[in-house]
Amino acid sequence: MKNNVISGVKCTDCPIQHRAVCSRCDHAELMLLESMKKYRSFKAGEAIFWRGDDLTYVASVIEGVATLEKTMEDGRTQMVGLLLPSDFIGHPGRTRIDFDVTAASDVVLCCFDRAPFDQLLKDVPHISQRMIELAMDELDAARDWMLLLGRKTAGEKIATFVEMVVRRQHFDRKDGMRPDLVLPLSRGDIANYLGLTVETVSRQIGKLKSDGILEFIDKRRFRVIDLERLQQATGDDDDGGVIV
Amino acid sequence: MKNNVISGVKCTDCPIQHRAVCSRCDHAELMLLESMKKYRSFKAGEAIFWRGDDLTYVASVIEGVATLEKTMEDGRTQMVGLLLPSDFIGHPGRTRIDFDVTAASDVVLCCFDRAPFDQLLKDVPHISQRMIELAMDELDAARDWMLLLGRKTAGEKIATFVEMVVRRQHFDRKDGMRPDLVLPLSRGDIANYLGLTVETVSRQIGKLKSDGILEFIDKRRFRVIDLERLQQATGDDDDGGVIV
DNA sequence: CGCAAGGTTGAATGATCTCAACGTTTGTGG
DNA sequence: CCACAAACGTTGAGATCATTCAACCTTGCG
Repeated sequence: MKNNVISGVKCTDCPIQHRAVCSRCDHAELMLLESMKKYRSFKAGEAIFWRGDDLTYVASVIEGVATLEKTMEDGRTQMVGLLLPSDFIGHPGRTRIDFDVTAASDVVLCCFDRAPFDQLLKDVPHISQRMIELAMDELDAARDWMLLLGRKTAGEKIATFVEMVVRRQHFDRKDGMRPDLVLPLSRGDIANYLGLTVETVSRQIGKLKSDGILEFIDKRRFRVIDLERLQQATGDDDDGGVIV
Repeated sequence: MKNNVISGVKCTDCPIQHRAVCSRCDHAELMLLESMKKYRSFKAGEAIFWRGDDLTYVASVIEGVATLEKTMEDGRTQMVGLLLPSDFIGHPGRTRIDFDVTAASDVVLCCFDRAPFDQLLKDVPHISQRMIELAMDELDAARDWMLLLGRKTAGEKIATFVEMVVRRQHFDRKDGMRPDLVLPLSRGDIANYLGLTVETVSRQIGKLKSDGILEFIDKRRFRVIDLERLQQATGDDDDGGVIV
């Protein structure tokens, strides 16, 4: 059954409560949201929205990874957004979008019909405030991404991507453990993310391996052997000002 | 006198009233803004904010062109924002930014101190609503820009940039006249915008000239000879669905 | 088993960059 | 008003990095 729709899930149990668009809401507001929301599930590879579709709903990512992709007439594509749990899908005040939204892994979304959600943005300051913050965060990410696309070498792009994966997966763990990490995207999707070809992605990942910076269990699962050299390879000035 | 500060300007005479962050405001709200705002002027080339600076105020561009630029340790730079009149400078909810803001031409800003402005975002829904729209517009622009940086050829990048200049300047005229157009940026800034070098920009502009698509009066002023071929050269599917 | 999809590797090509020289415009002070 | 410097822009030749095209390997699945 495709696009399984579920309603009645409790907001108080929600794993993304503290970061999503609803994170500033009080109990009464959460009750309201709870009555409006519907969960939808997508299998890896399924389309969530097609470019030009009517945006009938907006959503928060609960679980999984979704991508935003732009396509040119001749088929060239560029990923322009990578949505992880707590990220927001949709475009308040607009009914269409100009990119495809796809489930890169199995995905669960918390959805709101668009028109009522636009009304919420007007009526509930806690939601519009948080919406502004989320939009600003995404703008910041987009700007880092532009620097990467415009000025970084293939090697720096790959290192930047891997370092981001390391940071986000490490961040999510509270137990201090360092389990094997997982690339959330296929080689093709990584190429798409970084403005490269699959072949170049493959070669550059190979280089991180042969340089002794990463170690791979299989195509997706890996460990970081030398975090410092990985960070150096990104070309960023990460630890600017950090005194150890 | 640098950073000339003026206050007491009337909002009702404001040329960007209908597009800026205040565009939804009613009369009473505009009166409030009028009492809070200060105009600041910057000469071409002057810094508006340095990366890492305390963001003491936010602002709308009244006149001129400002750029946002990211810089890497080794000096590589990438423009990540181009602000024209009515665009917003600042980062609600954050006190620092990670890029330089520079006046690319002489610029006039309508400024609000940051803390009181953050309060306005909480208290005045007309402002927070418009802020969301502006942020979403900028996200859309950022995504088009990512496609350009990641996948377009040098020739397509230049054509896309010129076509945007044509569209925005034409859009501003109501009299239907087609005066000479002006590149709002130097070759260096264009290179920075497009993720290219100055040399490549120069060669590709030369190509548009020798292909008979553009005609130059001087380095900055030009006319479009063949708009259709210019649009084709962008690689975009602009006129998708337009039936003439 | 055999095929399809995803991933790797190699060799050749080509677009863009780099470096260097030269031309042009702008603004400044004599 | 001219001379000059500095900033900006153009052009050429060669180097380089990523792409392209092609072959091959690996994995998962009917």
